[in-house]
Amino acid sequence: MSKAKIPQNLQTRKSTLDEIDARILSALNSDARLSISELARLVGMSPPSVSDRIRRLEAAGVIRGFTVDVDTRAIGYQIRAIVRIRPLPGKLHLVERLIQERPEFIECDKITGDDPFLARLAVHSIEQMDDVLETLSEHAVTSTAVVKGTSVKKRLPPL
Amino acid sequence: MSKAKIPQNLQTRKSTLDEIDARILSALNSDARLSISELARLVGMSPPSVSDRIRRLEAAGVIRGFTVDVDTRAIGYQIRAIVRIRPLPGKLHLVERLIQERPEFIECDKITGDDPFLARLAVHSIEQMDDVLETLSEHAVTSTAVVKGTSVKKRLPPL
DNA sequence: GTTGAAAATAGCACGAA
DNA sequence: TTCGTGCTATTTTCAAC
Repeated sequence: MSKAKIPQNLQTRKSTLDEIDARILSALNSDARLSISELARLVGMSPPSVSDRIRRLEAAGVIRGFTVDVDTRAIGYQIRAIVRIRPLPGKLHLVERLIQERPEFIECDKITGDDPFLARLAVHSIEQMDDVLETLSEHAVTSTAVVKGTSVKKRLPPL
Repeated sequence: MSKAKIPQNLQTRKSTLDEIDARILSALNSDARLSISELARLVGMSPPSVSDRIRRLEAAGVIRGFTVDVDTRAIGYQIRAIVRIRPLPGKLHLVERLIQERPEFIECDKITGDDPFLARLAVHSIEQMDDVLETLSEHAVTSTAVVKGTSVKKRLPPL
């Protein structure tokens, strides 16, 4: 008689990165356009293996995609700001839609606490910032903080 | 007499993207690993031109780099949180250093307002979150909001 | 910006551990 | 399963226009 196949816990399989996966992720995090061959050299493997691993990381949901890091100031958006947004009673979904429809909001999280939304804004000028906030003013209370600089650039937690 | 050469404003030159640059940036934003040839097809140009444009966008500081979008939850960091941090008098720089040294802080902006820092945290558990905040507790006042979800995924403002 | 040729690379099928 | 090798098609890069 043959032994029955025991399926591994999905969560565990997905979230377990070995040393090599970690090196690949970290290299891709520094430069997502590295060629497969260069990655292969960096981690000491053959190109097809690296290619496979990347595909697996994507399939497991670890890699959500590859993107370009654009400096918004270099394209004319001189001001970045963080906006805490507290919709008036009954206006939660309306406000969420308004945020999504305003392309100056370049990021928005739903969070716990008094203010349900925390959004990031990129604008050309104070006037434009005011204009954006104005569209929310009858439906939500906002508090805005201008970004002066960066202490920690977006990075990966320890792998 | 010949007309004198009038140098263009640097700022203007750098920040002015034409239609094609915009298409390239937007395509790279969706998938930073698109091949040059594929990009060339998308924008209707030859590969060397596209290659040049990307190099120029990097040189101009518009493109800061290419990175991978990793789902922190898929690698075991089940909790993300936003932390507002107000250092006690005289402890601004100490606190900034503490934030930078803690790899669980995966992002931190310096902002205007009562709380000088706004940081993003990724942790495995509430216990780990508490541990991280504990390291700041004697030097700063913090308020923490857990991220429940995303209303707007990171996106580019209009080009 | 384009073209064309040389070098590097990616993708695939296959076999090995 | 996961990894490596060898082949072919594609891609990148550089020079010249």
